[in-house]
Amino acid sequence: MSHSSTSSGPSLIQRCADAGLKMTGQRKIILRVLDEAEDHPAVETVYERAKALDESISMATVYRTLNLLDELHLVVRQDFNENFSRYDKNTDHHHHLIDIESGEVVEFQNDEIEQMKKEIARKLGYELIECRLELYGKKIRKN
Amino acid sequence: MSHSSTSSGPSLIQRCADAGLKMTGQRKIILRVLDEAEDHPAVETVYERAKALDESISMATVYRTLNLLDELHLVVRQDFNENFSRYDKNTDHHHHLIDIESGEVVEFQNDEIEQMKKEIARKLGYELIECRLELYGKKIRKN
DNA sequence: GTAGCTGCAAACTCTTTGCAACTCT
DNA sequence: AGAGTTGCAAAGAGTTTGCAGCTAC
Repeated sequence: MSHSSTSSGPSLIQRCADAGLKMTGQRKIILRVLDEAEDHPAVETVYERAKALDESISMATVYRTLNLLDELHLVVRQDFNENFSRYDKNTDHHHHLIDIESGEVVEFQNDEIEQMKKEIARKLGYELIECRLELYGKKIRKN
Repeated sequence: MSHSSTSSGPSLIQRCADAGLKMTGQRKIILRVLDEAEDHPAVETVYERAKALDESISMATVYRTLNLLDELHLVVRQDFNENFSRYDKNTDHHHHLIDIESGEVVEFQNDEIEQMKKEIARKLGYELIECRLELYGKKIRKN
C-alpha cells in the first residue's frame, strides 16, 4: 500500500492551456488556487481563496470553471457524504480515508483491493468501470 | 463473497413500534412502502409509492420520517453520486454495485475486503469506524 | 472581430422548518 | 389531555443559467 504523492507533472494552468482553454485572469487565479491546494477544497473554499487573490471573481465563475475542469478530467469532483462537492486535483486513481474528528483527508492506493474489486464485479457479472472507496476513521493515539 | 439476502426479521413497522414511535396512518404507509421495496428508492420514489396508497401523504412527512428512521438506524441513507438521497432498508453491513447503464443496484459483502479495509486504516494510523465502497459497472453479456 | 468568458441576479432542485390543526396513546 | 405528528407554504442551501457586457486570441 502506498500514499499517493502530490501529483507533479505539468501544472493545471499548463494543461488547460494545452486543452485550448482561453486563459482569462479569473481562470488563471482559480487554477493557481487548485494547483497550490494541499487539501480537497469545497467550492466555497476555492471561491474564498480565489477571492483573496482577485476580489472581482464571482461564485458563478468558480462553479463554471470547476464543472469545466471536471468534464475535461483535469480535476475530480468528490462527494464525501456532505451536501456540497469538493474538488481533488489529483486525478491519479486513489481512495480516501477521512478523519471523522478533524475532517482531514488522507489519500491511499492499494493494489490488492484494486484486484479484488475487479474480481467481485466480474463474479457478479459486471465489468468494473468506476469505483469509490472511502474509509472513515479515528486517529489512533499511541500512549 | 456473498450477496446479502433481503433482510428478514421483524418488519420495520414492528421495529418502529418497539422503538416507541407513534404509529400514525401516514407512518404505517411509509414503513410498508419501505418494507416492500426491493430496491433503493429515492425520497421522491418513496413519496410516489406512499401517495399511491394514501393520497393525503405529504413530501414533508416523507422527509421527516426518513430522517427519523435514519437517525434510529432503521434504514440507511445512501448517496450514489446523485444529487438526492436514496434509502436502504437493509441495515446489515454490505456494499453496492451500481449498473451504470440501468441504474440497478446489487448488494454484496466480502470478508477479505473487510479485513483489508481495517488493515489499511490501521497502517495509516486510524481506527476504521465507517466505510463506503461502491462499484460502478457494466453488465457483461455472454455471446 | 468574434467565440468564449464573466458578473449579476434570478431560477432551480433538493431538503428543512414554522405554524396551526390534528391524532395516537 | 398532551406530546408528538401532519400538511402547507415559505425558507434554506447548494448549484445552474439567461443575459448583456467584456476579453483573450
